[in-house]
Amino acid sequence: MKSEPNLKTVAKMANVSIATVSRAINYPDKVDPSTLSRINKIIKEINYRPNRVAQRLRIKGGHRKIFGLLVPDIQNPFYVDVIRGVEDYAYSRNYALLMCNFAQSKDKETMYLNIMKSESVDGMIVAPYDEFDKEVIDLLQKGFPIVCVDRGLGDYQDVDIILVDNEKGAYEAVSLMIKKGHKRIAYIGGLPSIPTSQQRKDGYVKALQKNNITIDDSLIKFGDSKHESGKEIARKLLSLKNPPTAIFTGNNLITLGALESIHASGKKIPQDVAIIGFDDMPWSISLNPPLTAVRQPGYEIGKRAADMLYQRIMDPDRAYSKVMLNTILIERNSC
Amino acid sequence: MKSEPNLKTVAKMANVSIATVSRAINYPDKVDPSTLSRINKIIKEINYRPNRVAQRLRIKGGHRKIFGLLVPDIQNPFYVDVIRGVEDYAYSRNYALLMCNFAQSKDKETMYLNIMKSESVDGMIVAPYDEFDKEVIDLLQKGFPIVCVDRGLGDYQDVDIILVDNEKGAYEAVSLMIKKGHKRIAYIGGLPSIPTSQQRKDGYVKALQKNNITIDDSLIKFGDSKHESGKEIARKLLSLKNPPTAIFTGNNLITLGALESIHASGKKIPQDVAIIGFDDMPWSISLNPPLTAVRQPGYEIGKRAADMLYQRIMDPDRAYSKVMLNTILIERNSC
DNA sequence: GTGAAAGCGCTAACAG
DNA sequence: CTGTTAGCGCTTTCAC
Repeated sequence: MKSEPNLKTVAKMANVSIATVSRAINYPDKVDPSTLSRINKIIKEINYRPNRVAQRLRIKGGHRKIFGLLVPDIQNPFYVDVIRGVEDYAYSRNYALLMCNFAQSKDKETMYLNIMKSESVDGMIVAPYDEFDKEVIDLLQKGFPIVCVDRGLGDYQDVDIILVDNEKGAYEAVSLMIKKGHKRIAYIGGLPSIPTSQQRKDGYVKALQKNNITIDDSLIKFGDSKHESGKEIARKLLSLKNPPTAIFTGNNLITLGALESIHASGKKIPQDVAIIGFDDMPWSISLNPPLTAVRQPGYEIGKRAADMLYQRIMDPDRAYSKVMLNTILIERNSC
Repeated sequence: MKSEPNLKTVAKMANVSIATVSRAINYPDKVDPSTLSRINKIIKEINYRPNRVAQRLRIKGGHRKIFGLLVPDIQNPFYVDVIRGVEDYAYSRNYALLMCNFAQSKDKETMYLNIMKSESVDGMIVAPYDEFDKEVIDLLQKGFPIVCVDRGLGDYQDVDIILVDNEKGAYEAVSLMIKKGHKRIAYIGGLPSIPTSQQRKDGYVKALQKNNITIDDSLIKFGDSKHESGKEIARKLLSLKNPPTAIFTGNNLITLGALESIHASGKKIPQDVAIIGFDDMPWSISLNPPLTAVRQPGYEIGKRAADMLYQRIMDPDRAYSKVMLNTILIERNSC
């Protein structure tokens, strides 16, 4: 690979100093028009592009007005809502937003954490991989501005965080099912390693216990937060000799998968089997029948997280805040 | 945020030179064990991490192994598919992916183009704002590796590009409607400034002309690619004194909006009004009734675009390629 | 085994 | 307007 031309190359060819070339690029109006055009011609001719690594090394300090955002799954509309919230806030403050999807992979998360840091974002919003996310905690301890959303950091308290009351949301949903007369209620959660999967299960269990319904472990399943696993698990559940009469699905994509299996089984919703999904979706109302769902205020979460991040960047010493938002149970016709 | 510790910080604390610290990190066996352990302890203590920017500058090395991706609308599942395709490819090549959503805003696009460039991604994949996207063309002319997806660059030919045959896809969809007996067919497109909105309209017009159906301009509408505008336009269309018997919607979100209005109007699909959407969606099959849709191979587009980009980065002088993929008309029950 | 010093390519004072 | 120069944080000879 041919060696890249640099400032010196251009400077030599144009018979000027490297400083002038640098200026021609960064402050065109600060150089003589004729020099400028000569330099520009050469730049185009040899296809010179400034080495951005060097630029970055040189320009240090001060805010770059860029937020970073790390989401676990971009296919999940909930996170898309969060993204939009962050975007809108960022834009209103004149910040740009760089985002990465780590697709529920710890390795990718670590990789992106590093990249974002070294790409020198001013701070970032992240939905940590799990409660023991060492990399995130490390960054936090170093004083890097981070706001956690959707997932906490276990016992580690020195962090701004915003999440929803998953347990309560699940509790309300399952309580509704019980109220409608269901006793055999299944739960299909996302990845078991994800805190929210567990919290929603806890809510499910509590609702059952509160109503003196025996917990049947064969009705509690975890998938991998993907469409396929929801479909597969629901299929198995429905073909049990004593199948559930209601299914509470722990995330968006799983809901969709479960729906597909229910349709394929020929069972009618909600007569034969009821379903409530955790996470409402834009198209829930257009489903057949319209889906009863637990809505998380994703957009608001994003917006507030971005605001927290902004505040932290502006004042690194402020007290940490922890916000918990409530979900809303939206009753339609699937339960 | 406290300033990052650097080699000097560690060196001072360990009472050695920065060279030794550097060696301790890169060639541990080349330093005295006792010095090594002392240095390591300090590194851990103050949580020192080498500055990657500086490392990169020093280590003559070309690529950073980061792709950039600029999408116009992250709420549109089509782009999410594209993103996934790019991600998968990138990861398979050990590249990271930084993405930005410019939300159909020219200003944001320009901003992100600049940031990505200055964040020194090795190259980027972008769905340009429109066919006259000066910023993208500029970058291209400067030799920056860029692959365009979904939208072309007008007459500018020196670019790798991959898109779908929108006109043909629309033509097929509208032809199906005509075959089913519809004569009053409406088209609701996205932002008129977006090339695909026009191409889909062209396909719609051609199908009508081919079948000797008079074009009725009052049935051709453009929105802003958002859910709300689809809803609003469909509502107006349906309340016409001579309403359309079929609606062809030009993008995902508009389809959803139109669906909502159709449901609200009490009309039955497909008896009272048929609908075909451009862009299939993961949940199309779960809609009421299942939606007939024109599917764009988003994931494949993303994958191939990423491959094109990779090839271009590896060999900047290779010939430009232009790929056009076909859509697939998926017949379900809404038409 | 360790330190001093030379840059990597660039920007930003500071002089002229 | 333009050139000189001092680093940004790091790796790597080359001495000692």
